[in-house]
Amino acid sequence: MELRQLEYFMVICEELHFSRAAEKIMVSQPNLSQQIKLLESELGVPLFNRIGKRITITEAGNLLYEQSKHIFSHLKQAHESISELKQIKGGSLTIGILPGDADLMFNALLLDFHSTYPNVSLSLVETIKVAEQVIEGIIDIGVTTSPNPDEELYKYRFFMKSSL
Amino acid sequence: MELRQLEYFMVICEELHFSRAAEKIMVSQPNLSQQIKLLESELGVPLFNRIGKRITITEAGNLLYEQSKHIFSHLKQAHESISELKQIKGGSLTIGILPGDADLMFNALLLDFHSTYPNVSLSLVETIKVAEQVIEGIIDIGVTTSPNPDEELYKYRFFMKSSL
DNA sequence: TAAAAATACTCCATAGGTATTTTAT
DNA sequence: ATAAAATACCTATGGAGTATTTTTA
Repeated sequence: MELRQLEYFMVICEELHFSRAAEKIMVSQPNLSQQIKLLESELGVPLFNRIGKRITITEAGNLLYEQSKHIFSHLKQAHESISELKQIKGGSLTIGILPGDADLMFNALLLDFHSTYPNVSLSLVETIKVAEQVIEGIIDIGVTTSPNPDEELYKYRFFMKSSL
Repeated sequence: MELRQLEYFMVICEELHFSRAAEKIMVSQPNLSQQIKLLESELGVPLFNRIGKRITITEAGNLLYEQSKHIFSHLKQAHESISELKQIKGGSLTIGILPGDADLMFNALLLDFHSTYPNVSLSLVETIKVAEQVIEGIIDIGVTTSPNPDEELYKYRFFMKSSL
């Protein structure tokens, strides 16, 4: 059984009309018919009585409809409480980075982070004293290249205070 | 979001171990990882903290876990009440059919019907007076070939009393 | 170095679409 | 004659597997 099938099923329960339901959920009518058929054969019971053009819900259909309503309300609850949680998560983060390197790689990351945690206010500062400023607490996270000459390539290094 | 994903998610919550969970639900570990990743990106929030090998549930994960338990209990409830309904549906049905034609096409149909409605007791009688016995009420449903000579082929005909 | 999760890729099952047929007003 | 559901068939997305890499205890 699939959530999608239950979703389709519920709309048909409300419309009592396959074509209208299909239109409402922006899906083709044959697809609806097929998904309901799959659901019915999985449960081993018809969910609708097809009396010519008229459609009525069977006893089994009613039982499923009741539980489906509960299921989707719990799903909604999960979504809501999680996005509430995301809103709450806030604070601020100051990131220090060497001049010049900034935009190249970080914009995408920061935008992504921001969409997940919109309540975290981000500031990006360019500085040459990355490591020092981390230690002094001026910035929360520092990104710089490795000054170590025996590495074959310059590598990015991340610094942050252990309290984070 | 898919029920399957929630199912996987719940097992991981209980095992706190991807590989063990994968083994338990007979699915490959990479598949589990991927499905959880999809779920996380759909919700825009991590569900587990991966601290090296250790795995812990995030706050968001807990919220989802609670709702998931409800969801699956409603699903179970639906299944149970429907199969209870199937058991209740009972009665008896006597089917009359021309001698010889019986086994060929009907066994499969009857077995299928019986698995859906095990409480309906079925009897199959072979008789040459199909239509008459339907009218007399000796049998509930009659199946015979058409005696009509101007049809290009002999066709099956079904008779039943209108009270059924 | 051993054990676990993540990544890369490949494949196939099936959800979903279009076209058509069947059936009942 | 029309409107609605079912059926047939095809395509393409994504779920699931194997092999591999990365990571940390």
